[in-house]
Amino acid sequence: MSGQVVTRFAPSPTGFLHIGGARTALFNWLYAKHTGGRMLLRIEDTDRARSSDDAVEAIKSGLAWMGLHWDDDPISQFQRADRHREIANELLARGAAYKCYTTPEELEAMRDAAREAGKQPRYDGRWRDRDEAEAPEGVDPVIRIKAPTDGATIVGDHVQGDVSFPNVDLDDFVILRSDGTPTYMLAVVVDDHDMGVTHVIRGDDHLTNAARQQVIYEAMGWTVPEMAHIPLIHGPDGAKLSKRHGALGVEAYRDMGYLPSALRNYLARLGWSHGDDEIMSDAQMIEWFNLPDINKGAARFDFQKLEALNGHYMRSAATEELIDALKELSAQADSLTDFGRALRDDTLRARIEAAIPALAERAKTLVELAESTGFITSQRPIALNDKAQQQLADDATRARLNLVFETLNSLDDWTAESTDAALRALAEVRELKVGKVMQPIRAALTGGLPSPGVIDLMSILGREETLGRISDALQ
RNA sequence: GCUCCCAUCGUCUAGCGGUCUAGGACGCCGCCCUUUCACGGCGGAAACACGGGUUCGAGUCCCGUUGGGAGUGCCA
Repeated sequence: MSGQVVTRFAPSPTGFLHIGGARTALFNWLYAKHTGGRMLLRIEDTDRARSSDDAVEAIKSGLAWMGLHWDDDPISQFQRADRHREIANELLARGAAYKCYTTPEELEAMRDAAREAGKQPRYDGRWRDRDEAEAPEGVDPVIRIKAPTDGATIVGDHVQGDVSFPNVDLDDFVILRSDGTPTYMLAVVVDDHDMGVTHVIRGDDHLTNAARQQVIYEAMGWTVPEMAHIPLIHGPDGAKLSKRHGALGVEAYRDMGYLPSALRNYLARLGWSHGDDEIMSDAQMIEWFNLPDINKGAARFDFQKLEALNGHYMRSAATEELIDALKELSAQADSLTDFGRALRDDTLRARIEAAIPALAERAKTLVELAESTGFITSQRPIALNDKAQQQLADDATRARLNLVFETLNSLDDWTAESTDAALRALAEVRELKVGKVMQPIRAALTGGLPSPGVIDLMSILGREETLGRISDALQ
């Protein structure tokens, strides 16, 4: 076991597994696989108020969906509080830490003063050398680490290089709260050490924490693990990834119809590269992944590139794989319940399966693929209702439309060829003047409930784009 | 404010002092294939943030400016 690489993914269970976390997990996973090591999962649930079991489950299922499997049982940081306390007390016994009786109010005043003086807000160490006998009544102390006061702490990082932090800016931070619970800073160090973690790969928002954590490692005489602080993912506008952009849970990406394989490929390529390679199998990524090839700058999330990649993986997927993914998706996504019902109908399912090779070629996501089967799953025969017929601008257009519907209705053998024929027929509709096609639909909508045929025409004509134009026209 | 990090086409990136009149991918434009749309093929527009150094030689090294970002908690 000596010499084996151990990485870990350590999310806090305050919500779903967001896309940035998924990439951090991916990098940890790739590195562990690359070196023949292991990736552990640790749930950082020391903040009881913000942690939830649901979030733990969401993270686990998110990782599972992503295809990132951890080794051993997940570790709950909260459950290791006794051990963290033990180390805090040992630090105390060693004289490397001390009790501090400063009240929150005092602390706040201290920070404000420092800020006004243009200094880094930090604890001034007033209890560092003070006699405990002077402790005020009724104040539960916290335990603070004795950080070095001069010189610099250098974090040797595989991505960022040697990063030097002036020790004057490293204050005596709290390692054990007044209620006896450990802080994150202590817990991470103790857990990483006890778990035998050799490589810490995490977001570069933790870079400054690394310096603080190093103080604890040194105080305990423990070996500091190798560090790799990977750049964060930004939104399309360059700002920090927010919900507006794509800081969504991975299940949101699943619901948008992306394949895990495409997401892995895309995420791996965001901030890491192997020459000009763009499309990489898991095996290739594992073989090629390495810490020195990780970029230092933040990368923006680009849905278009993800879509392109997803299209590629959909085209190269077998029909059964697509059907399985579609089944899973329709069970999860509300908008696809009708499609899910169709999949459970043997006849329709057979037709869908037959059409998938032709359809998958023109879909970027599973959702698009599901929606493009509308002309298969809708009621037959397809026709315009009487009112819509009357509203058609001219006989030629009406004749043309009806011809299209006839073509569609006559197709009952859904092979790749017949699907192509159907799609060609649909294109006939698309070529018609938009206004002419819209009028009957509009009439149908304003004149009462649209007939099945009209609904179908809407689904045929094109999804969001057309529906958007219809709703615009209705206003 | 202070500390730290970053900086090549719109975006993701290749580039580790000369082979860079800067390569690939997504997106965009054009052509071809095609009785639609795609897929595929071919071609095109598009970048070394700025200013100083170092060097025979700088996208590549150093400094500064500007612009982004992160941290600055008894959160993680």
